[in-house]
Amino acid sequence: MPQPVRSSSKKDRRQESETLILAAAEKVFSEAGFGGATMQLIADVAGLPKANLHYYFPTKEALYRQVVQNIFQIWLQAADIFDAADGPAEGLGAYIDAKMEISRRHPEGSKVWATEVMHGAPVIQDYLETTLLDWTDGRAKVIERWIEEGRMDPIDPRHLLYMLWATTQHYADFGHQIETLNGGKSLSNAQWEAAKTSVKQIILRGIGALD
Amino acid sequence: MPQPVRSSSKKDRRQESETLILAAAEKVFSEAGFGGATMQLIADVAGLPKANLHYYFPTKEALYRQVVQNIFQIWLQAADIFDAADGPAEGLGAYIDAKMEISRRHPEGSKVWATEVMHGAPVIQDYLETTLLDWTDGRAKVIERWIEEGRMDPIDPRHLLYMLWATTQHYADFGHQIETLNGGKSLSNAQWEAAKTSVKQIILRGIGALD
DNA sequence: GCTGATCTTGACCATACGGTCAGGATAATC
DNA sequence: GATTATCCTGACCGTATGGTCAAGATCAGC
Repeated sequence: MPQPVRSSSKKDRRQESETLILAAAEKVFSEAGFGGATMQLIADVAGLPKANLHYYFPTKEALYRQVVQNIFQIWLQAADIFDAADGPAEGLGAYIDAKMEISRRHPEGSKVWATEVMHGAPVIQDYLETTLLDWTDGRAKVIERWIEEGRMDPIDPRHLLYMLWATTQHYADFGHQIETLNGGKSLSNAQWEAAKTSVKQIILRGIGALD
Repeated sequence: MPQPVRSSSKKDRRQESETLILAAAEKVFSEAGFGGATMQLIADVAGLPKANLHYYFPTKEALYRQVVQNIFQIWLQAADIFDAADGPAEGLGAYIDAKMEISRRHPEGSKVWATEVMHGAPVIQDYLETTLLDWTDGRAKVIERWIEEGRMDPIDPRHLLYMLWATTQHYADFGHQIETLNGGKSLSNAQWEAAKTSVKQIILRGIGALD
């Protein structure tokens, strides 16, 4: 029995435990959904007794809420690339790359987010109505400017954004299906590159940003 | 209190009850996931006592399995249009229309399917490995032929299919998010048409099938 | 209207779950 | 090394859930 390593100072311990629990929770929630996940299983994955979870997070819902909020932050962060861009080919291309990378490195988070939204966003509805709405309006304006400047075809910005989200997140949310259709093997580096290239080519060409 | 109508003959009764239960189950599963759904709630939605559900479906899992299988049938059915087509613009355009229509009319089914796959397809893994794999291979061949005939750009057929699925199903799976970003109102007829048009335009143009 | 098969259901059961708590361990501060 | 605040955890509890069952209702066929 190896002793659990506790190399942290007093100050960090709370955060360290919370991070450990949140990682375990994200994994379990993504695999079983909120209803299917159990605090006992999360505790087992984290390697802690169940009661310890309730010390840091009073309820299952509080833990879940924190998981979803963390995911939302990553989600928004990918937009920074969008803003810094000069035109649609560069900006949207970089955004697609960033979101594909998130789907690859952080698929659990994407799944939790997807499940939450599919079930009517009971926990993060307020985020959708405020932060996400503002974010979307802002990007839509950028896209509209690109259209006015003649740098891409006149496309409804909303539907373009939905398409970007749908396509990139599909590689995380439906990763299991893709893997099965890939002979049971997860995508290789080359296949991930091909995916990114295909998505970028179709969308950027489809909106007339590559001519 | 209105009397429950029982206009059926003996022969139909079983099927009628099963259909009623399956409809309720699809709704509840789509809103709460497998783990979050309860047999009691499904029974309430169906307007039947819980014990009656267990007469027709021995376990919650058997009921769920039947729901998912029914959805899978609808999923595959949309492919008929694909086959009858002459070229990519016609075939893929009709396929997009068909899948968008399913997303609009049958969003619950899409959500159940998505959740099932996201959780690793514990119930329908065999379908993925057999029926879906065959289906995908078949369509990929059709797309490859179109490419050889010079009727569209050389795109990896798999990634194109993933994009079609992702984009069209997004309008069902993330319908709540779209609705919220639409000011809390569900998409109007005109907006649905705009969605279909945008998706078709971007994809068909993006693969070089519209020039 | 009797019979047998199918259907219906209220009451019940075992289990598993989220959450609580009291008491003990740990470690920083003086 | 005494004090104090924080952290840890085994044992426990009330509840809700999936599932069972036996007794009754319904109805086609005769």
